[in-house]
Amino acid sequence: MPVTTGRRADAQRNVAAILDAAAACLVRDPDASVSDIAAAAGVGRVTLYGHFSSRTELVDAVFVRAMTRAHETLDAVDLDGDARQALARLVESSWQVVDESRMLLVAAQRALPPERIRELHESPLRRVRALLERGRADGGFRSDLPADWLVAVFYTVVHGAADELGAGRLAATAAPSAITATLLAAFTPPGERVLADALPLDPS
Amino acid sequence: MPVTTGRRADAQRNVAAILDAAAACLVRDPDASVSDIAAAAGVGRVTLYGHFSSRTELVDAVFVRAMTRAHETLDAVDLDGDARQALARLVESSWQVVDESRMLLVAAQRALPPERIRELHESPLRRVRALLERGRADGGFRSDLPADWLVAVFYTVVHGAADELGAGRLAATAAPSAITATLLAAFTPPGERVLADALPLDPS
DNA sequence: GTCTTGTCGAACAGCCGTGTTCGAGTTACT
DNA sequence: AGTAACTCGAACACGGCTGTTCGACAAGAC
Repeated sequence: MPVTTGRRADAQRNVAAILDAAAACLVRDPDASVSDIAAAAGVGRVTLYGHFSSRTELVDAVFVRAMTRAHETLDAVDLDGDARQALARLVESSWQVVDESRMLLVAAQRALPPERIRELHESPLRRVRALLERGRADGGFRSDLPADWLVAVFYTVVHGAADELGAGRLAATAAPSAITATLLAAFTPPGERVLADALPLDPS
Repeated sequence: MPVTTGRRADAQRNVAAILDAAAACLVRDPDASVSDIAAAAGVGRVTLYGHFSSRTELVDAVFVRAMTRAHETLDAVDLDGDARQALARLVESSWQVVDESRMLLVAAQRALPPERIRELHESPLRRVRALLERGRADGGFRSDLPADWLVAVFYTVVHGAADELGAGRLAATAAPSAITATLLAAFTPPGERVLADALPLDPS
């Protein structure tokens, strides 16, 4: 990732244009070539190499930017109050981000080593884990399964929903509620009543 | 996929050896080249091209074989009796298959168009859908979410578990029960008690 | 035992992508 | 206005992989 401060104005503009174009191209085609990306950015291939020393580094930079934005979005979600309602809010926010950049993830998976993918996912997932553990502490979420596993379930279900949407088998409007209902059910302690749509627990 | 009947004996042997070697290589490296595969099969590259006209066709054949076996495994599972216990049995069987060939799926996803991947998944998933709909009919499974979606949840959770195992965050012994517990919870109708480990519903 | 069917290695052709170099031209800082 | 930073296009070297052709050779079928 090139230094963006202290550089000439047009250079910074080009770096931004390249990142934007790369994101757009990689979403369309995960194997997009450097030439394609440079052309889409309105920039010579040589210029691109002046900012990113290799295709891998470029893909990494694009992916880092996407994950950083995802992290910021998730950080803005209020996790206070009822854990079940907070989960619904977290799903609602995560959902859009994941859906938009799921093709980008595919591109990253082809160009970057798996450890790197995981590493960049850690920040966003920490937020999920924090909510999960709070919910477990107050009994709203199940504690009989490993926390790692439940976090993975969150991740895999949200991404699975994005794939279903892409395949046309899930309506965009139906997605958030379906995901929320599913995860809520999956996170509920065994033996407890599963309540519809994150209503506060009533002491029946 | 080459014709296997009416050919000379050594030709059939070679085709089998190539398919085996291809599966092994692609699991190790999803981008394994034709040379690698031919060498691993103890066969000349030219011979391989004599049986499979392109790399794509070879990968397709390997994947078809794997999915056919998966289908047979799932077909052998008894889905009668209590739907929740049947789900547990189905998970137990699916689990091994998916875990073994998840790297093969990655290879297929890189070489084959998405529609083809989906097409070859349909047979195994039909079995899941059949169980799901039976469970919905007798009230054991929830009916307030689209069937397509719940089938997708089954698929994505099982594959997600395989990924977690591969990353070393989930123990192989813990996987089947974790998956089963998760899916059972996700499939339970809202407002009903989630029972641990597929016990028959008791009329409390 | 003959004849068809496969097999093999080496070599070739072609393609596409990456990453680099060069020299000349342009743009922005001060 | 001058200078340093940046851009550009064309061209090059390089490598890896695919898919094909050839002629000689081996193995199974009948």
